[in-house]
Amino acid sequence: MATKERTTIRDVAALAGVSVGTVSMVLNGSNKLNPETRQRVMDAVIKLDYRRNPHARSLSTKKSMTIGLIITDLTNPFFGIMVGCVQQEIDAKGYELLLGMTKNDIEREKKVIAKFIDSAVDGIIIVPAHYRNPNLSHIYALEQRNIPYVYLTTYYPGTRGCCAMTDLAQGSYELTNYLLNTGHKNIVMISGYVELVLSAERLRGFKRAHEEHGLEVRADQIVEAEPDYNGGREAFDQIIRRGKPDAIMTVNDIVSMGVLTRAREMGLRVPEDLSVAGYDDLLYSSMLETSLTTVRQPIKEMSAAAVDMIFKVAEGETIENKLMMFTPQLFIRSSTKKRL
Amino acid sequence: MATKERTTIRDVAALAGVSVGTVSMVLNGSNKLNPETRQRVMDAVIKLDYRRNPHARSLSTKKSMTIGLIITDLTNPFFGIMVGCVQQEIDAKGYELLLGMTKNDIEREKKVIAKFIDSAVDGIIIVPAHYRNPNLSHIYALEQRNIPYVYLTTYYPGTRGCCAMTDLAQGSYELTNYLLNTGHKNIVMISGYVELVLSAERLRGFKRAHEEHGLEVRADQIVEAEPDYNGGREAFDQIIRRGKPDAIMTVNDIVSMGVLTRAREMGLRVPEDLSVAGYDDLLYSSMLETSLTTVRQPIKEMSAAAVDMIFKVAEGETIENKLMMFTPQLFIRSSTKKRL
DNA sequence: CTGTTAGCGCATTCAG
DNA sequence: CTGAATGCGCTAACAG
Repeated sequence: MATKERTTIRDVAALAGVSVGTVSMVLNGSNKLNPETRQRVMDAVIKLDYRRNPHARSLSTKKSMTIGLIITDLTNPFFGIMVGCVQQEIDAKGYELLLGMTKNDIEREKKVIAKFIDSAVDGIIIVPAHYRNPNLSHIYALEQRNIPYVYLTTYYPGTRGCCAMTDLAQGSYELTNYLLNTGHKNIVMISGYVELVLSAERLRGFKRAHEEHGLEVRADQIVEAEPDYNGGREAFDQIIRRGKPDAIMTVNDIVSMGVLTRAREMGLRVPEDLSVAGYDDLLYSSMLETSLTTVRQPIKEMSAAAVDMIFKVAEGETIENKLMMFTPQLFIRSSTKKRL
Repeated sequence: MATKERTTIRDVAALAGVSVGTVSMVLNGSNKLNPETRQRVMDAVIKLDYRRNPHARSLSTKKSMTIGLIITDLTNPFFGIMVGCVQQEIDAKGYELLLGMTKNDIEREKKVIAKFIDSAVDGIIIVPAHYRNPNLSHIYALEQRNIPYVYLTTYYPGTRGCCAMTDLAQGSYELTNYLLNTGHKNIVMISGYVELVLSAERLRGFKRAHEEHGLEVRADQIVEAEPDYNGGREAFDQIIRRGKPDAIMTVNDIVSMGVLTRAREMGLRVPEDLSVAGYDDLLYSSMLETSLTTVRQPIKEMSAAAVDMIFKVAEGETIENKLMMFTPQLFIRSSTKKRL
C-alpha cells in the first residue's frame, strides 16, 4: 500500500528553483514570463512527469475542463457513433468528455444533469429523452444558473438552448414523396410521441407530401411507439390488427428492424406484401435481409457542430441561428418497391 | 453572470446549528451520532438542496467515487451495450462512470489511463486495445501504484489483472466442430492478431476441433485483420485471391458483415457458395440478408462480473480465480449450410 | 458525541 | 516579472 506520493506543483517549483505561483503561471500559458524561467519550469515538469490535479484545479477555478454529453440509448449504434464523434471533437479542444445515459427516462436525465452541475462541467450537450410531457425544471435550472448547454438531434421547445439537428421534416417529406410517387396508397408512420419535436417534424414532412398529392392524413396512419426494436414489433402488431397498409415508415432504423422481423414471423414479405422504410441509415441497414430504404442523418457533422456551439456558448458568444439544420439524404434500397 | 453561489457544507452547518465536522460525519453515514442532530442536519440538507462538491471531496480523500471504463470502439454495438451494462452496475453501487475510448490505439489507451489516474478513479475496467506488441508500461504503472484494475473481454498476458470474459476457445471449438460435421473441408478463420489472447484462444478452439477430426490447420487457413467492417472486407479479398474456401469464420459479427457485403459485391452467394459465421450475436445478426450463424457472448453477465470484481479488488479482497469464464452459446442460422 | 482546525493541490490576489 | 499568502469545499484528526 506504499503508494508513491503524487508529485505536486510544489515539487516542480522546488526543482526549478522558483515559486509555485510562477509554475502555475507557466502552466497556464502566461506570456509575461522570462523565457528562461519558463524553460526551467518546463524541464522540471517533464523530468518529474508532473500533471496537475484536475480536482484541485477545478476546486480553485470552478471550472473543470470537461463537457458533459447526455445520450439516451447506447444500444442503438447511431448514438454509439455519435459519442465517438463528440469525443473526438472535445478531445481536440483539450477537454474531457463526461458521459451520461438516460435510457429515455426523464428522471435519469435530471439526475445526470445534477451530477454534471456538481462536477462543474463547463458545458452540456443534450440528446433529449424520448419522454411524454417532460417536466423541464432541470433545463430551467441550467438556464437560471447560466450553465452553457446545447441540444443535439432534437430539442425541448420552450427552452433557450440552441440545437444541431437534421432537417427531419425534409427527410420525411422526401421519403413520403417517393413512396407516394411509387404508387403507395396507404402509408402508416410509426412515430415517436407526436408531441415531441422529433416526431412533430417528421409528421410535418409526412403531411406536406400528402397534401401536395391532394391527400389528407388520417389519424390511423400514425402510430406511436417507443423508438426501439420492441417498439417496432409492437407497433407492427397493432397496425396489422387494423389491416395491412401499403407501406410503413418508422422513426429510426432499429424500429424498422423490429417491423421487418415481426413481418417475417407473420409470413409477410417485404417489399412484396408491404414496403418498409427507416431513418438514420445505420451501417447495417444496407445489409439486412431486405436492405432498408432510409434517410441518412449526417452524424459526424451534427456532432461537430454541437461541440462547436457549446464552446461558443460557453465563451458567451451569441449564436445567431438557434437551430442549426443539416440536410438529410434519402437512400432507396430494396425494402420498398413500386406498386401499381 | 450573477450565478447563484454554491451552497456549501458551512451553510448546512449554520442552518442546522451544528459544526461542519458534524455535517460531514452524517453525510458520510457515521453511526455514532445523536439521531436528533442527524435529523436536523438531514433536514437542512434537503431544505438547501445541498450536494457535496465531488472535487473538494476527492481532493481531500484522494478518492473520487468513480470507476473508469476503457472501451475500444463504440461503433460496434457490442461495446455500446457493454457500456450500458457497466454503467447500470456502477450506478447501483453509487459510483460514477468515467468513459475512455481507445479506438484500438495503444497510445490512446495510455493517455486514457493517465487521465484516469489524474482523476483519482477508484478502479479501472479495461477492454484491451487490439494492437500488436503493445508496450504495457501503463499497465505496470497501475500495478506499481496499486491502482485497482480488471480486464473485460480479454486481457494482456504478463500482467496481474483478473479478467471477466467468455470462453472464446470453447465457442470457436463448438462452431468449428459444427462446420466440420456439416461437411466443410476448408475453413478459413479471419482472426485478430494471432499473438493476442482473444485470437489465440479462438485459434485454440479452432485447432482442437480440427485435430479431433484428424485434420491439421494450415497456415493459410488463418488470416489476420482489424476487427471491424473494413477489416472484414479486406480480409475477404485476400482470401479470395488465394482461392475460395468452404467456410469463413470471423472474430466478430461486424467483420462477418464486411465479408457478407464484399461477397455479395463479388457475386458470391452465402451460404450456397460458401458459409460464413461470426462471433458475438449482435441484435442485428439475425436480421441480415443471410441471418448469421454466430456465437453469443453473455455481455450483461460479463459486465456485471467485471464491476463486481473491480469493487472486490478495490477493497483489497484477493480474487481466487484470476480468469472468470463465461459460457458462449452457438446459434446456427442461415449463413451456413450442410455440404456434401 | 460534537466543535475546531489543518491540510488536500492549485490559482490568484497583492506586495516586492 | 516573481514570491508569499489566501481560499476553493471537504474530510479527518484531535480536543473538549
